[in-house]
Amino acid sequence: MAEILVSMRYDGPERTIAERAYRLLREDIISGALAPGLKLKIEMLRARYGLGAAPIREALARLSSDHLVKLEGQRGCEVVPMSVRDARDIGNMRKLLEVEALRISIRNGGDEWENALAAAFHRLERLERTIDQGIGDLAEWESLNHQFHKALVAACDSEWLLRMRQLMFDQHERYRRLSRVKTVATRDISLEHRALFEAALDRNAEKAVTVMETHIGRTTDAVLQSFAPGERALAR
Amino acid sequence: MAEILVSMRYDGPERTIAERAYRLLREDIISGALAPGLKLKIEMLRARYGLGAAPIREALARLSSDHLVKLEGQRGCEVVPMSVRDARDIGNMRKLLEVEALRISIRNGGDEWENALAAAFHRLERLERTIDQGIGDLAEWESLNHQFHKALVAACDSEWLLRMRQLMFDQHERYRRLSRVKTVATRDISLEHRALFEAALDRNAEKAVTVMETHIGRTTDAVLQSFAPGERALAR
DNA sequence: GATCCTCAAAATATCGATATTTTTATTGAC
DNA sequence: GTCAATAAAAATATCGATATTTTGAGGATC
Repeated sequence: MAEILVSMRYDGPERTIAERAYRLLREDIISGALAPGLKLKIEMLRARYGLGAAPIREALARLSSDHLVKLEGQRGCEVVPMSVRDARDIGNMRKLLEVEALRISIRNGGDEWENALAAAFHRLERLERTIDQGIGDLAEWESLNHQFHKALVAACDSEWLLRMRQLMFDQHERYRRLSRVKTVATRDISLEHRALFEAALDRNAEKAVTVMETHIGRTTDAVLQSFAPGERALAR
Repeated sequence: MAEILVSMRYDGPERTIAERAYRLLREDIISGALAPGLKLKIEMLRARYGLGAAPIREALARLSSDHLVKLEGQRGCEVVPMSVRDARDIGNMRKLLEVEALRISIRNGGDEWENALAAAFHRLERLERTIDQGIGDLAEWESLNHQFHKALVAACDSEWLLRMRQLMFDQHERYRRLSRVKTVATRDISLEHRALFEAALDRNAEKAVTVMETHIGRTTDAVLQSFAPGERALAR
């Protein structure tokens, strides 16, 4: 069986069914397709994805270490619930890590980094213009936004910092998606992206950090705002 | 089968064999009993722990998200290798997170926190005196040291920060164990613990942070020295 | 009416066997 | 002697079935 797998964020070939299960579950949790607090019964997942029980169990085990599912011995597992408190916590942690990685990246980045960053920024800005006109693809924006932020910190030489930054980025994305931040004007965000880009190329770390903190804070605020009224429903 | 499980860091009852496998493997990797780079063959682990293959696979999956084992599709898995670069990275990250958690904890801590901290410090100091006399138990020291550091940051209200701090603490411990830091005089470390304790109770965050940075840096240096004699930790 | 049993139904966790893939060893050609 | 092709061995990944545990409904007791 040689099935071609397509993924928005293709990350190397999947050699096992367990890896595929991991990716599928991960995407469905982050995108919100599997709601926070939802009980994840093996039989239900087997039917949903058409996979065996063993690979699914393995995927759930990995996701529990990623803190996307809660695994309770003999009592099955559920999608980790969301809360205002958690959203705030994640926002703060993302700030801390993203800013640190950005500082290092700006200090270390060479020509190659600048070029990749410019390319990522260009792609993102082009799409943001079409979104302003109401014809852009939101999933595509998520992807390019992700790539731009990754390009910003790509020259950071701390693997652990990048790993944790990524973890917080993904967790933050889950909240962003849930609260449908698309209603917030993209124009502001687009301007922030440009400011980030220019500060980075100018090697103006302090300026970049300030913008980044505003940028993340704004996103978190939007999440919290659309979250607070209906908190009860989300907490299960 | 009602077997009593004893663990140095007992963390609630284990309801499944998979959880036990996870704990056992985790301890053996951190303690160095399973050497870095070692190929982890299922059959070998089955024999070692007397457990079935399924729970072991599940444990390995979780450990791969903890970055203690590397899982490569269809090619088995191995204990994550160690390197000078990684040791330095972990030391820096531990500094960043521990210091941040400490600041918050000192700001938020109440009476209850002070009491628990004093108790943890007292237990640790008492043991350190016996170790100075050459009659102390090193495993016991690991445990009390762990508890003291945990008590310091216990009043931090960011779950994510505490989670990541713990991750780095464990990773750091793995390096500390490998390099047998016991040869380093415990007297200095003991003095640092006292300084940390007093600064925390004085609510002198800046002082506490300075001591903590020295404390972690010293440990990292010791690790690096016994790892690659000659090479030195460079300020990042 | 509330609390405590008991028993059946559902779900989870684990085992043993099998299919698939990778690794190792062997052979034959150049 | 080296390389390539191939066959055998080992290891991994997955499935299907079974054992164990939890959950929930219905009745008996206070």
